[in-house]
Amino acid sequence: MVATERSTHDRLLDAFETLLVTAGSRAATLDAVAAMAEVSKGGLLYHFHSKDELVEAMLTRLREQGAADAAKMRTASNGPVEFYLATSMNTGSAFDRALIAAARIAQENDSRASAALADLREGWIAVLREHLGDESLARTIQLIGDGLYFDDTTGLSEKNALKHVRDVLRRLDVL
Amino acid sequence: MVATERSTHDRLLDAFETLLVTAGSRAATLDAVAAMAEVSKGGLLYHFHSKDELVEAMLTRLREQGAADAAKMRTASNGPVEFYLATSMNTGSAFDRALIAAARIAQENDSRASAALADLREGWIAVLREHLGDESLARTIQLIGDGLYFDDTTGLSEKNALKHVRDVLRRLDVL
DNA sequence: GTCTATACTTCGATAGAC
DNA sequence: GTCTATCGAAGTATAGAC
Repeated sequence: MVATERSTHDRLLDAFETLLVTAGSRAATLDAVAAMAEVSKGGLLYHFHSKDELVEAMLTRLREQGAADAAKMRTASNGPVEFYLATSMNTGSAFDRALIAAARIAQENDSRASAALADLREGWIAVLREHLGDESLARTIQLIGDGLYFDDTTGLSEKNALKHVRDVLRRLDVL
Repeated sequence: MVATERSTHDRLLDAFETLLVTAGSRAATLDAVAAMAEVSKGGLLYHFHSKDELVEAMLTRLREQGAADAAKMRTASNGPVEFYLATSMNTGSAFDRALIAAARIAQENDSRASAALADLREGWIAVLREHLGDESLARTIQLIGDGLYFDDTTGLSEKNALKHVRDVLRRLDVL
């Protein structure tokens, strides 16, 4: 069985996300997206009639990936907290990329992107709250995850960040 | 004594930062900056010969503000940790605005902006480390601050975030 | 379903008047 | 020190051939 070729539709969304993540929204132009996906601009605009539709489709795909992620977190073998922290550092997964891309769009004052991110976070905090039975702890851990994520995507991440966090969480009997 | 008029130079930097923070880097065009500062584009380009110079000047101003902030943090009456956390939520200060603006630029892959932010963070972590005498705790608190900051600037902030953090830090005998 | 050609707009930057 | 006028490049989007 031959590996299924990634559709042009998906390759375009991949390219859009990659450009947003690695170079920022100013660099994520239709020209650049089309070039990275190795399609002409006209080809791109057949699949997505406007840049706005590209954003919309990206957020739809993110929501699908997000539902799967929350389910994985809930049943992770080493517990939801460890799973959450480990995946707060950019692991290079498609989901991470989609997440970071959405954050870039959200910062351009896009309410759809903000809403999508808020919904994802709602899923995570629900699992943390349920697992920990402690609202303050759940929210603080979510903030730590946000911090890890932010540092990682602004070129500020420390190599040992996770080690220090685990150290502190052990003192709180979380790990 | 009459209040000193803000110079055109400063008004332009203020406008640039405000646009970056409230609408993102794609919206922070020379046209938009000039309009917000109520100067013509030609007027803007007299003060800053290119967009790059505008960025450079903004980062210079940020570094000055940053040095003053670290000093304030070190001698804050309610302690450096409380000072740091409270100012991690966007308080609307000029320093906050400059900081967020620099982060937007850093995300566009600008190494000067990343370096400026890294230096600022170095100042904060030094004070936290010195005050707490605990590397893991210092770094974790910095991550929480980053999380507060990120949420606040992505339209995701929770009203009670600080309350929950204080609750957890009390359990760690930090507050 | 993808391409080329093209229209229109906005962006960053220069030149020169005042 | 600030303005208007203008340029070339790049941005989004449309039309129509293949």
